[in-house]
Amino acid sequence: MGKQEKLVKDITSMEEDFAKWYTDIVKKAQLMDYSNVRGCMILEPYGFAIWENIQKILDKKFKGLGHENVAMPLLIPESLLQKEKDHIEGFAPEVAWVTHAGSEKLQERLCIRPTSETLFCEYFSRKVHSWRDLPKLYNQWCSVVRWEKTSRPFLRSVEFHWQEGHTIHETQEEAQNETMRMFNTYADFCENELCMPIIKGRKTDKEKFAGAESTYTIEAMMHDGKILQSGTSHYFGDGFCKAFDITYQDRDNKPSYPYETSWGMSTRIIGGIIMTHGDNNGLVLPPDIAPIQIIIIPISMNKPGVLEKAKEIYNILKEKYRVKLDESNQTPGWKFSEYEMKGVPIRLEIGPKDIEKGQCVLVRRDNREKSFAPLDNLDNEIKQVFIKFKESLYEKALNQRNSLMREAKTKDDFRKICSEKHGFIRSMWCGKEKCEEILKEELSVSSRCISLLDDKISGKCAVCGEDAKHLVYWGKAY
RNA sequence: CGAGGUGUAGCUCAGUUUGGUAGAGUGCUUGGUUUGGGACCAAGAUGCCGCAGGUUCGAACCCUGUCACCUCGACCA
Repeated sequence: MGKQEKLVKDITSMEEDFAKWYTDIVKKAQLMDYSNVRGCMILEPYGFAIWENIQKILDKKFKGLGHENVAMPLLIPESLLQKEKDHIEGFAPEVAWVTHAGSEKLQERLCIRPTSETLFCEYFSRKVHSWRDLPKLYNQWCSVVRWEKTSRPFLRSVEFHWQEGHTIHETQEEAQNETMRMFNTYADFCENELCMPIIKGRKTDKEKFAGAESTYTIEAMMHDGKILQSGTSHYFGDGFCKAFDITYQDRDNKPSYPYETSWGMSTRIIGGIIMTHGDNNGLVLPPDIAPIQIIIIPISMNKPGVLEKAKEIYNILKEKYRVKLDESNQTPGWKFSEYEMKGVPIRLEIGPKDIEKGQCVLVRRDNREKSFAPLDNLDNEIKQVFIKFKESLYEKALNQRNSLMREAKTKDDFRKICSEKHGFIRSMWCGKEKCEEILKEELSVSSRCISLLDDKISGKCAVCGEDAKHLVYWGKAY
């Protein structure tokens, strides 16, 4: 194991310093680099490839549900941003402004979009006239700017890439269903493709999106017990429509306000993947989004037939998988470590001994479990390994989350839990913002979400002792 | 925005206490030998010591300012 120590020399171990482990790993795996603008990051090819795979999967899901992609402008006139009061109040502190064009001062300054609700609303106000124009189901892939004071790779940056869906509907019910439909789309994506167990819920008024009537969220626990908001879906009611004067003639020939939703997932989820599955040897990427799913490493390349066989396997596998053959001059040991660090799910070794037996070696990234796969049944073996790989990624993350899940009945419980390592904290809550603030101020935990299954609850608020209205998941947030 | 820390070769860092003109490991280039868990030999290239002022005969080192990054808070989609 002496050589393993050499590998991790440059990477701090998770147990020693999780935050440092994280930044070491994103740089070492060449996912991103810092740029010249404070808080802005460069997505390097390997990191961007992960995002592209996420895009492909989500885009397909969205289109399958009837959404169309559009591209809104980057700039928003100040007057437009001002229209919805809660919205501007929420975003004003962190918007960047364009004030000049060349040397001339602009008559009205333009903000770089922090999110595009206002642009969509303005557009809808001109396009929606009749109930026959509804619904409109739009999405855009873009980047937005929020001038955050601190930044961390993927988790928080001044500019970040995301998708934002914006829809507009005839009825409240239809819009609410859309909100839930996209909420569930995100949840399924996290659990099925990213192998990340998540908690689904609704944000408290304190934590919900600026301008939304309700915000639904998926929350995931990271290795260090902190909680990452991983995707949100908002129901706007008719608030924005009223602010932007979006009206249409309804089926009864009366003027009516439509109802809106928006929903988004960002490159932040890449940080979530890293902090959910990664280990001290580097990244561990779920196969569905891994830029390289299988790395082929020829052993004793100079022996006759080895490289030829490796290329033959490569050519077959590339039809179905994202596969790479590393025929560089590095030693096998070096390659093993390199691709482990990069999180490649399966390593395929092929050497003289294997060729004799008509097989190759498959090694799983997560537990280094080896299996011998006959070359004439390779595709099937790989499929099986991927299935098992994904199952154990999910199971491992779930076990970890459950082992750090805590229950608080009183404030003393909260105090005790917060003094040691913990993940989600479940407790009853009266619904008053004051109790939320007390926990935030005294113990730095915030409400992550209100359980969706809290209709029939009974009990007392863990903070004030009054009758509880909700079951809430709390935690230290990223 | 508050507290603390770090900026020296592509990367990880030593050198700063006590000022004298640039170092190690790794990586990189070339050639050769190697290859089942980070191989070896030989020859090479690589620096405005974050940036700007100041002190000094002389500054990576001392002083002032500034910028960036990291950590913990505060703030926050």
